[in-house]
Amino acid sequence: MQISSRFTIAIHIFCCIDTFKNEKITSEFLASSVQVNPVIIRKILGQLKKAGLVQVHRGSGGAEISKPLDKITFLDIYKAVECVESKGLFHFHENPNPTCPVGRNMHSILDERLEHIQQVMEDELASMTLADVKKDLDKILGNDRT
Amino acid sequence: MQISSRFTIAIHIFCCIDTFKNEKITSEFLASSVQVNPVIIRKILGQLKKAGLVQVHRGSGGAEISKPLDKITFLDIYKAVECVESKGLFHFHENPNPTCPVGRNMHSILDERLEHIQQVMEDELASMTLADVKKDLDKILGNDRT
DNA sequence: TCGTGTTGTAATATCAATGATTACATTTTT
DNA sequence: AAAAATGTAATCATTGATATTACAACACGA
Repeated sequence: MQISSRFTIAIHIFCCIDTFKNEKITSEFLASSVQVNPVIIRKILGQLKKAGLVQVHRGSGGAEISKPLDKITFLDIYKAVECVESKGLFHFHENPNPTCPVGRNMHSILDERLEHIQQVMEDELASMTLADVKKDLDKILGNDRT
Repeated sequence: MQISSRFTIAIHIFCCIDTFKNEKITSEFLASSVQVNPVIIRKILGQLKKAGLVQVHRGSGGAEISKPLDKITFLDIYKAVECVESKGLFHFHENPNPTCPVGRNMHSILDERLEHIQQVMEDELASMTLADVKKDLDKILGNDRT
């Protein structure tokens, strides 16, 4: 299975908030840039808020980013929006036969390797920050004035 | 979302076939070690066969591994059983608004980075072979005689 | 060649997660 | 009080995973 589009939508949201920081960023506005339902945006904003990455203003509306962009990594965002993340990247078949010498040892053979693969992926996610993507975006926007 | 248990089941299957290579390995036998339905085993064996990793004998029954264990990597198995793999690890929201300067550029900003993360994970999968896990299993079985 | 055991596969069913949508209570500001 | 937003619950459709039943196709031994 694929990692939920909540992840790329969240990055999109951050880019919008930072790019249009002079305007009021409502879920309606974000929904129109991402082209999804505003409720999806609100749910994701809620997860990002819970993770301490954004502040959302109830009633008056608007969202802001809580930290400098270079202090927010892809891993922070991934962990904020991937709800099942606690179960790990790999889905293990849970009940191998304990009376089979192979079945009863599958976990001890595989767990460490699978965790290592997950760790490598998360290290990679941790190495990328929103500042990196914003820099690329600004470069493009310089040549792409509307 | 998580990577399907087909992946760990497939590794389990290889371990069984190799460990019990003196016996006839039927889908029934494998199903009892993994503790899933035999049809699930047959489907996975079908995928592994299509990838050229095993041979399955129709009618008479039995399965064999097609290559030396150190020539079969986790990545080979992952690609064989992860049907959606062609779509990539990350699910992109497909229709960002082309009239928004941020929306219209999300793909060019993110694609390369997401592909890189996926590549790093696949490289890691490619670095592990069935020979590695079989070695660990044999070590355990030496101390775990039944 | 007939019977038995096995694989390949279709058809269904259940369950969980995603994403879309409607509705509305709550909150803030004017 | 009215207007504009957010937070959230409730539903729904769709998709993928896994389980299960059923059966045709196949291989081999008696």
